[in-house]
This record gives sequence, C-alpha cells and structure tokens, in this order.
Amino acid sequence: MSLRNALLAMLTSQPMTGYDVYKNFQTSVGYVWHAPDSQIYPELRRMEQDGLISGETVPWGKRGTKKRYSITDAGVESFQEWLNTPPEYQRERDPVRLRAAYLEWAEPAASADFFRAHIEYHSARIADWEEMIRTLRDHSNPTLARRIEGKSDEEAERITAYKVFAYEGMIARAEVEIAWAEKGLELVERLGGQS
Amino acid sequence: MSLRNALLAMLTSQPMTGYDVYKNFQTSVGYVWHAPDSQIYPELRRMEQDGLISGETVPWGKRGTKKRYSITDAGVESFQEWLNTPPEYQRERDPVRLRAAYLEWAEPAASADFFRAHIEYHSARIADWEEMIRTLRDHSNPTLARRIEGKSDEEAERITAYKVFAYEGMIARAEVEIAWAEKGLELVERLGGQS
DNA sequence: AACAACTATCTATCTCCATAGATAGATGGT
DNA sequence: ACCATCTATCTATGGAGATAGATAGTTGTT
Repeated sequence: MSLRNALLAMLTSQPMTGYDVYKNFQTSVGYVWHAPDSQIYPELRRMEQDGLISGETVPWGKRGTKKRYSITDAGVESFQEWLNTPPEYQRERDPVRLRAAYLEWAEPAASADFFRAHIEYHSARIADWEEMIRTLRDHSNPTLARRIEGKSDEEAERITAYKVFAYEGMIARAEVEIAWAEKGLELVERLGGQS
Repeated sequence: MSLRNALLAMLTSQPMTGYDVYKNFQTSVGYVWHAPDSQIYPELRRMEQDGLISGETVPWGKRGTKKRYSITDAGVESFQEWLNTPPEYQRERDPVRLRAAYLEWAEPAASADFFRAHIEYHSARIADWEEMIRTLRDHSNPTLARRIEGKSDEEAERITAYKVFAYEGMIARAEVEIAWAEKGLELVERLGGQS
C-alpha cells in the first residue's frame, strides 16, 4: 500500500499526470521511493475508481491528450489516515548481510570487491541525497517550491524540515553501511576466504 | 534468488528437512533472512530438480516419513558463484522515510507514536542479534557448532568471525535508526503536525 | 522532409512473498 | 484413551514489483 501513499503524497503538492509522477519517481522522490511506469499508470486508475483522486483529460499539442490527476478530499483523508496509523515492519531480509555471513566460502578478492561495491553504491546515494537536501534547503526544489507557495514562513520551514530530516536519515544509514563495509575489508584482509 | 542461496547456506552446515530449515528461518537465520514454509518447501523441490540438492526420504516414527536434503557439489558451486558475483542493489523503497517526509500532514501524537514504535522495533531486533552473537562467540549455537566441527581453531575462528560481523552490521544499522527516531521525536515536539 | 528524442500511456509475463488454510502422523501428559 | 501440541508437508490466492516491449503523438534538429 506504500505505492498508493507515495502517489498521494506527490499529488498533495499539485495535480499531475502519470508521466509527471513517473518522472519524479525517477529523480527527486525516487531517492526514497521508486516505481516503474507500468506500476504507476494502473495504480492511478485504481485510485481514481476508489475516489482518492480525480482525473481530467487535457489537450497536449494538436491531437494528443493527457490525463491530469488531482487529489480529492477523500484522498487527503486516506493519506492522513495512513500517516496516523502505526507502521508495520517486514521481516528481516537482507541479501548483503546474508552474503557477509558466509564469506568463508568466497574468494578473498571477490569479497573485497563486494565490500568496495557496497561502499561505492552508498557513496553515490549519499551524494544524491545531499544534493536533494541542498535543493530543499534553498527552496530551489520545484516540487517543494509549489508545496510551500503561499504558506507562512513558519509553515514552510516545518514542511521543509521533515523532508530534510527524512533524507538525513537515509544518509546516516548509508554512512553506517560504508563504515561497516570498511571494517569488512579489514576483516577479509585479516581472515581471507576459502582454504 | 536470495532465498535459494539462503537455503544453500543453511545446507552447507548439514543435511536438513524442509521443516528443519523452516524452524531455523523462524529463529537463528531468520534474524537475517525470513521465509514462510509455503515458500521453502516448493523452493527445495525446485532446487532438487535443478540438482543443487538431493533429497532422501527417511522414516519418522512408525508410519511417517520426512525428506532430508543434502547439498550437492553443484549446489556448493552455485552457492560460491553467487558469493563471488557482485551484488545487485534494489531501488530505494523505504516506507518509514516516506512517511517521515510528510509528517506535516500527521497529528503530532501519531508522529510521536510512530517514532516510538520505530525505536521499540529496532531495540527488540538489537536484543535478538546480540543474543545471536553471544551464542556464536561461545559456540553454543548448534548450527555453528556443527559447522565448525572437526575444523581447525583458525578456521573455526574465521567462520565465526564472518557471522558475528554480519550481525554487528545489523546492530549498527538499527542503532542509527534509533538515533534518527530520537531526533524525530525532538523534531515533532518542536514543529508539531497539521495546522 | 527526415529523424532522434521526448512525452504519454498501456499490456503481458514472471518472480517473489504474504496470508490462509488443509492434511496427517507423532509425542507427551492427564 | 484422550487431547493438546508439535512435526511435516502441501495447495491456493492475491498483491507487489521487475522486465520487456508496444503504440502514438510531439518537439527540436539537421
């Protein structure tokens, strides 16, 4: 059900077409939640049927059309209900830790590559999120700009703060992953792999 | 494909029935990788068909039987190949961060509950993993005991070290989650929710 | 006028996983 | 002898997501 709420979250800032949403999921919001277009379009249709959003067909160029969705009151209510409901946690399922637990079966060189890839991946994510935080802080982020338009400074600050805080959480976790992987590199060097 | 490799990992310690695996997934290994029995039994059958494991029917009580699977050479090879292959990362999809980013829409009390639940959840996991590390370190963990049986002290130490290291990684990440949620509680107190 | 690149949307297939529920024998205690 | 509980395995359904590919109109560039 998170996809549905991610879509509602986006539509609280402004009406959007499925394509707009798809683009946002590839960039900005995609750094927290990703979805392919083949999941987005059908879900938007279902949400319209459920009355959470309403779509209007608007012209695009000469012959083309596109469908723009706006969140309804029922949609806002549903979104808030989700936010006010305690979260459910999935069982643990961590492929990286699973591998790490059995590195005595791996080749030391491959193990080292594995940890280096881990560091690289998370470093790249940190760079993405830091850039995101920068555009939130200076309000150059277009989605945020539309969201805080007409709001008081105090309210704008609050809206921004929660988003920055979410990304800071992602960064903090990624930093721990990097530190762990660096310890992993030392461990591999000390212990080696199969013997 | 991680389920398959989690099963292979378990079977490198000793032959097991589907039920044995299921039980382990609920406790020890389940703290890193979880799977329900309805996923385990069919997967074991498929793995047998693929020649990664071989099953033999053994008696159980007077009339009952059970099927015990042993990993084959092909299975070990496949498992090692997985370990030696660079990991693939899923796109980010973090329901907790998604919610956090939009807490300006939530009620402050619900937001605080949300962060407290987050802290509680991860504290419980840390307790599980610390207990796990304890049983690994003192070799009272039965699966580990069977795994290092007959191995040299040096090799036993290496096998243990990787497992401890994996759980330490889980703990480190959970600790960051808790620290983040505590910052979240402060933020909610300072900023509040909907206005 | 041709063509690449982008906007906009849709369908199909497949794997993974969650959830629920069914069956049947075994074991241990009252 | 009865009953609860555990061991052992299986099937069915449905949602979520990955991947691939199809269609069609638009815009900008040689």
